[in-house]
Amino acid sequence: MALTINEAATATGWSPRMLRYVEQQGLVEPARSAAGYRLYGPAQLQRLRSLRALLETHGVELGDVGFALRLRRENELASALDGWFDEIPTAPEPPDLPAADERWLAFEQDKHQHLLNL
Amino acid sequence: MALTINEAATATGWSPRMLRYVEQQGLVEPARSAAGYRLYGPAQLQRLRSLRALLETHGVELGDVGFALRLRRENELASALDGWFDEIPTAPEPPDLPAADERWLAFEQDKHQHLLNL
DNA sequence: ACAACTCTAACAGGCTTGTGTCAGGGCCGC
DNA sequence: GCGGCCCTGACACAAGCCTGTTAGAGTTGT
Repeated sequence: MALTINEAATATGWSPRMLRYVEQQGLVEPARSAAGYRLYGPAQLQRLRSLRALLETHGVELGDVGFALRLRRENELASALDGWFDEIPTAPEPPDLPAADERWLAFEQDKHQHLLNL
Repeated sequence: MALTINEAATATGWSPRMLRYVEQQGLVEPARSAAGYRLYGPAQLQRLRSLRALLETHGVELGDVGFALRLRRENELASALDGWFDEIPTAPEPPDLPAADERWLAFEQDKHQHLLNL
């Protein structure tokens, strides 16, 4: 009813090593027997197969999927990213500031930021 | 009204090299002068500063943000990922299939998949 | 009870990322 | 027109990722 790691490996085309790695990335986490053996059920096998398909068809890496997982878990992170992407791409140009002053302003801002960061 | 790359670098704390790299990742793309010089306006400077903050506060890498960008652009990819994550986590256990047969089935499926992949 | 499997932990090689630096050639401001 | 910018492209090197492999100890099925 559940396959051990080597069986799951030959059944899905992953290597046993990679199955452990995939688990460590939090992507497919099999059940464990009393003694700690990994037990892959049909759901996990399906997941492993479709994961493989996902990577191949979209040219994506395991780490990327891991990051996507992180995005769904930490939604503070997700909204921070959303916020950044949606940041006004064309800044409200300060209308009447002379060029030289603007440079100076940027420089000052940076100086202050550095002070804060240190 | 717009800073050159070295000015933008000192204004944001990135190195000039990294500004080019960030641009190559598609994250902050400055305008170009007629001769091809990068021109960073206030919007880009702001974006660079907040990007830096984003990386630091959330322990994220540039490549991760690049991948997030890819997610917003290729929404086929995004929905594929969503689909994978939402795949039934507890498979509908085929009710009356003997265990041995199930293993054999998985093996056969794999064999066919390999045939297709080669 | 013995062979064949599993576990974790670790090291190792190849590939990718992040970052600096340099070279050769063009542009800018004084 | 000259010193100091900027461009692209390339090499270099540390750090990290991916993957295989090995070692030592425990488990399982016949």
